[in-house]
Amino acid sequence: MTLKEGRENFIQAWGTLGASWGINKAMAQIHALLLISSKSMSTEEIMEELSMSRGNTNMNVRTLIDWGLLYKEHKIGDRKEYFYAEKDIWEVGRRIARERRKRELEPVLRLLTQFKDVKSDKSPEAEEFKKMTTEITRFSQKADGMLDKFIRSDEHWFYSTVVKLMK
Amino acid sequence: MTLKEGRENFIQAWGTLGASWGINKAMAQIHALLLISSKSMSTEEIMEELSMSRGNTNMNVRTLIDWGLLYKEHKIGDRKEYFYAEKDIWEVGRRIARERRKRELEPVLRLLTQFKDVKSDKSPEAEEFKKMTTEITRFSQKADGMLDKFIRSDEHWFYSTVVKLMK
DNA sequence: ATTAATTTTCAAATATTATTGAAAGTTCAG
DNA sequence: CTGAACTTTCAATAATATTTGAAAATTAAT
Repeated sequence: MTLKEGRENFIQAWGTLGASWGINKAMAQIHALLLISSKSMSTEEIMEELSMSRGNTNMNVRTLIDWGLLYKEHKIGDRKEYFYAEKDIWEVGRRIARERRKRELEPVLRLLTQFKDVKSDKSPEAEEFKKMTTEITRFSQKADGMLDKFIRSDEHWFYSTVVKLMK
Repeated sequence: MTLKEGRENFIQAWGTLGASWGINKAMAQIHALLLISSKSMSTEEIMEELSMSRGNTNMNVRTLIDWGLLYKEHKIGDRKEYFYAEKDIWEVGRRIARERRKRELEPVLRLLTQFKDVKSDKSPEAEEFKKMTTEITRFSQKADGMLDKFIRSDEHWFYSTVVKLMK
């Protein structure tokens, strides 16, 4: 496989995989492109490279910046904005984890607290409801705590922990 | 909040949240309904309860069975199939993790191995490509190992580990 | 201030994914 | 066997999400 093929495969595949990760294709492709780019790129260049519209490029670059996955750069004597990716893959992992936690876990926890004041009338359905919502709460809190730990961790912690766990 | 409201909120919200978890709304709602049901239910009853078509109900019940989240039951003197949910929430978590690993992590790992034989020509782009794909591989393998450990774990392991980690 | 370069917005168009419902297929009691 | 009960399939439809592109807004050099 040549470098050119490799780069194209990587960007294309990252786009597809991103979709199964709840990140849309355009966003994942822009991210992939900048991850493997050695220089920062302008909107124009990204549009060109990925055959993507200006609006789509702009919107997804903004989202990637919000997620902390891209940074802006201003070149002197040039009005255009340039973008480059966060290259520390552990940092990338943490930032994606943080966004997913926000989208996937926080709403569950918020939802579950509402059910604490549902009174059980001792019917099997009521008992089942109380039992299940309580257990899901317990589980979600543990998962949330673990994710939070990961989000706050550094690479060294992660490595040493994972190595220990996987024994 | 009454029991009835609680159940409806739970099913409705689980459907919405499921979507952000890569599980479609119908599938998540059927799962929610059976999680908080004290008895097994037929396709008819599920359709009725969730105002959902027969085809949709059937298809998603099958998928839930494939995932190991629902079981079949046959009642004597009744030709219909009845379904009930896996109620152990840790088991549910593990089974969802297993499916997500299959969909989200395995393809990444398969993809990344392809890039090992891309030759670097010492250009900055080639170096960046090699470096990034190598690091993503390392990260993904760690994440995969960790997920695998969780999938094979029991609740006790999970608890004691999480408690330790979160100190 | 003017204006050209650049970025952002957003309604319309496209593409993707989920759902329906009726027809086809299967199963099993009589 | 037969046919009624039940399950599965799948083409058509509906719902959702993404993408486009041109107009509006913003920015900064002169």
